[in-house]
Amino acid sequence: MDGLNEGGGPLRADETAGEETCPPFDLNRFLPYLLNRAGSRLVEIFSEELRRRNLTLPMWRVMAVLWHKGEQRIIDLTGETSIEQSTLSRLLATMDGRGLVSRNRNRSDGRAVLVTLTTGGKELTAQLIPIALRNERAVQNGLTAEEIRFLHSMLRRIFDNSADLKP
Amino acid sequence: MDGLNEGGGPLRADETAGEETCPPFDLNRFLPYLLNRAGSRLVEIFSEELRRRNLTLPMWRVMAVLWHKGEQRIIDLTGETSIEQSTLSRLLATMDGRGLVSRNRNRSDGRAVLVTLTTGGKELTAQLIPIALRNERAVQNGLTAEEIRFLHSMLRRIFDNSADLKP
DNA sequence: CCGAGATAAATGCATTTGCATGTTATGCAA
DNA sequence: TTGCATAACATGCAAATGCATTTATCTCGG
Repeated sequence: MDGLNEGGGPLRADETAGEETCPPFDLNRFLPYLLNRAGSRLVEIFSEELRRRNLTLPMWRVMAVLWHKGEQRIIDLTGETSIEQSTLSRLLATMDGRGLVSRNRNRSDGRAVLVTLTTGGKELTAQLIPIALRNERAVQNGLTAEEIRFLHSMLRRIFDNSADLKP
Repeated sequence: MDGLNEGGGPLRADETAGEETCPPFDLNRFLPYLLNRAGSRLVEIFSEELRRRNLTLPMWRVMAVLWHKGEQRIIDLTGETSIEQSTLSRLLATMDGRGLVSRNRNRSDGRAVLVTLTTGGKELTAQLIPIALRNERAVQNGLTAEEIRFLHSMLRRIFDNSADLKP
């Protein structure tokens, strides 16, 4: 601030970056950046609990989806967890090996594998959910219930919008 | 729905999950899930443009931060990009090799490495920013400017809240 | 019923990632 | 100044990841 332009007069749009004809770019108003930052923090917090139980975040994501939606095909889990298909295939193999999930060929479609939580997997998940919800509440501290509902709906709208842009 | 409880009478809270004394868990109202879904979609959309330029998302994150905030130490970049330190160290080495950034020892602190965009890196960034902003607008389609500001401020508040929970 | 094309998983392989540790440089107290 | 704790990076190594491809199965028109 050189003492210029303090009266609030119009500024050239791309002054901050100072680079040819690139539009101004403010990270603090850039949705992907804000999403990534917030998401990574949440992950970081919860990871401690996961590590303590010898679990990884991708494992937890799978468990949460299976808990909430029940038996799923691998391909459906890719959509719900945002984990790539081959990665998920191998992840589920190790989770199976650890007794967290079971995998069974679909009787009516021999291509598909149906994944479900084992009893042990359910127990672990039931143990983690309260912690996850507690973290969620802590992180939402200061937000009203209405604000939170609004936030959720905005995130869903963004997700839906971006679905159209995918292919 | 067996035709029971249709009158809207009170339901036991944890009926959905059907598991002992675990609180109800609805993914569609679970912030980490919604954040991850939205974030992953944005990544997915933009990744196409990155691949076309032989870049990765972590590279873009670094470039965006350097563009916006100028010369940074590696340790500062870890905070801004949510990329782990050793990963970042190696990523910057390859970005240096490709002429995207330059790395120089800090004169006043011989431990630190100062990273900055090269001319080539700036050009690529300047090329990508308009695309990133266009995607952002597309994904925010249907949201008012006020709603977007509100969303941003909520994400920042969540980020700040979670800072306190980190250690 | 057959065969081409599509779908769901699994696998090969090179790259990336993250934890633990090593290396060099600072800061600071005694 | 020396010595020691700390900070910033780099690196070794095992594990995770993603792309491309393969394998098995299903669909459907002919």
